[in-house]
Amino acid sequence: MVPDTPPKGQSLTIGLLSKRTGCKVETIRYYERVGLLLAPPRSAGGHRLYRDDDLRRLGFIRRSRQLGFSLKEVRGLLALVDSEAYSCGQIKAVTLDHLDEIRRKRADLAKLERVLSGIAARCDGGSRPDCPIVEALYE
Amino acid sequence: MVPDTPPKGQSLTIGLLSKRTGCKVETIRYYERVGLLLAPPRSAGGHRLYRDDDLRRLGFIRRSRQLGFSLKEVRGLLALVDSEAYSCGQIKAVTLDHLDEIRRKRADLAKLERVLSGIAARCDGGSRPDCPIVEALYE
DNA sequence: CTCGCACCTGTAGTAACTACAGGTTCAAGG
DNA sequence: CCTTGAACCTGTAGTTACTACAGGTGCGAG
Repeated sequence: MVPDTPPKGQSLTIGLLSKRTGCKVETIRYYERVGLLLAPPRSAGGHRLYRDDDLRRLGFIRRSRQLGFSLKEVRGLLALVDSEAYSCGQIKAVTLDHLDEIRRKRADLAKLERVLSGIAARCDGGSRPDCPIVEALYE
Repeated sequence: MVPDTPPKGQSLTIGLLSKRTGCKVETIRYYERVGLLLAPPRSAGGHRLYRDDDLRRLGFIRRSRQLGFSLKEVRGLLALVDSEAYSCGQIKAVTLDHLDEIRRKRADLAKLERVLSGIAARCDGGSRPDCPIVEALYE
């Protein structure tokens, strides 16, 4: 009889986990420190040993971050996912809030771009010292 | 004979400077600490006393910040303005770089919004537990 | 058995402020 | 003249999400 401990993917070192997820080693340790990842078991010498669950969870965190969720929001999402019974509606609410924030930021940047390019257009980039951009910045 | 020291606007307290510029008192002190504002003369008791020059300079900083320039960029702009002979071209170059950055950020946010709203659309927000958003975040 | 890379902990640095704590000065009112 | 109380002072710590050391140990290959 072979033991029914998992046949492979049993223990990833932090370096391997890093390679598989694209997340830096320091960042993984950081996520552990701030409670996004559970502290994994250690080898006899104290090295962290991860399993596929951790790979999956770290992937979730990373993808969420790539989509612009803050760590606080990620924490919220994970809390939902970790709970026995989360609902689609709760997840969607967090997502829609985040989308609103992205839209707001985008609008802010659009306005910035409009104002700034308007100002920049008044300047011909010559070498004379009285620059309309500088005047505009002094208001 | 009246002395020819400036008739008014001579000495603003930091609180007044704050009100006139909309910049918080702590921020003004911070700008001094990091070298954007020169340390002003002090009253006998140690209070900062500003003049209209400082008002003007702080206004410049604030306006630049509102337009999204980083403090580093503001430092660069001020260095140019402070120098005897800055040219319009130099100022414009900084401005155009900044505009490029704004456009890049805007494009990034646009992409984020597209991806995220695509994901959100797959979720009907119901109460069942298997959420397409969560699946997407796990990739 | 040894070599060198990967791992460990803990601390400090990044951007641009903001928010105290604990103490002093100033101006106006009594 | 004296007393309030608001405004000022300094210095330090907190915020976000990591990143980068320094100084030391474990581990696997040859």
